[in-house]
Amino acid sequence: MESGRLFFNPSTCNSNMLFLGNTEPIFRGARTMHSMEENTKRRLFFSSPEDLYDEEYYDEQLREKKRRLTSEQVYLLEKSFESENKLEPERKNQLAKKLGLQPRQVAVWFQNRRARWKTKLLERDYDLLKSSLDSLQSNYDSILKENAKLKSEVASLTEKLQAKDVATEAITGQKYESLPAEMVSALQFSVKVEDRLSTGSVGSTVVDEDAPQLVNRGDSSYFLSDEYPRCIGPINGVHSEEDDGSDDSHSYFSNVFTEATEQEQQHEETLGWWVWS
DNA sequence: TTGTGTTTTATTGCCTCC
DNA sequence: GGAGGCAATAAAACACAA
Repeated sequence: MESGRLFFNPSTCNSNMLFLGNTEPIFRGARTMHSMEENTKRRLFFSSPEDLYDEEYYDEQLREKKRRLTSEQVYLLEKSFESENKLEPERKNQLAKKLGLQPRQVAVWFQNRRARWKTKLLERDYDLLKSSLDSLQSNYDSILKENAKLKSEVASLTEKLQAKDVATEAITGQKYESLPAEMVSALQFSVKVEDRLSTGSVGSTVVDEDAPQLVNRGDSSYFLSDEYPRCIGPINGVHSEEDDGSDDSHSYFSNVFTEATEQEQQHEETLGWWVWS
């Protein structure tokens, strides 16, 4: 494509002035030109004074105001950029010779290419960060939901615990929270017995492995439990739900006590023995 | 054809390094 | 102080819709 052609007449104009084919001068330099004085301060397009008189150069390179590089030139420049994105003077000159370009053009191309590469890199980093942020946000939201769910569970359990405290007070005259750990174990034990008795599973062939096992010692029967090794109580000492007039089919403590953990037992050991007399 | 947005080529001014 | 890099920018070239 041949648009307004340029040629340069070094004998009649300053080095920053270029001419269109119809002799109308234009000024090289990106920004608006206000005067020749300003113009003369600008860096020369040509890398050396020799360039100014290189007619072949004008013929080949400057017939158009701004000519795009050919696809072959771009291809070779891209390949060169891939191997090394910085340009040593020697490589610059070699490339320029090979491509039929001015070394300055090669340098400019590399500079612009580095800028594009950097922009791409920034865009990629932005995308990565954004997806990472989205993922974190999603995780955070699900954690918030889980947190809310757990809070409501805690509230529900606290409510139940308060109800149990009322029942415990009725049995022992003490608040549940203030009971020593050994007593908690014993209450837990009693609840299991209560559950067993109320469900009629004593003597059944179907054995609840988690529940205290009934042992007949002749004069009296005992429950043995691995879970509550120190709690051995006679059956007649067990408080049943009929006694407290509860209309609930299970003990207030069942949920809590059946969840008795090793931690609790360790806690008891730390505190020392408490004998339930 | 023309208006508009994008890409490419090139310049300028500033900065750093040797 | 000169060479080279970079950010910002201009302007030509190009793409494309209306």
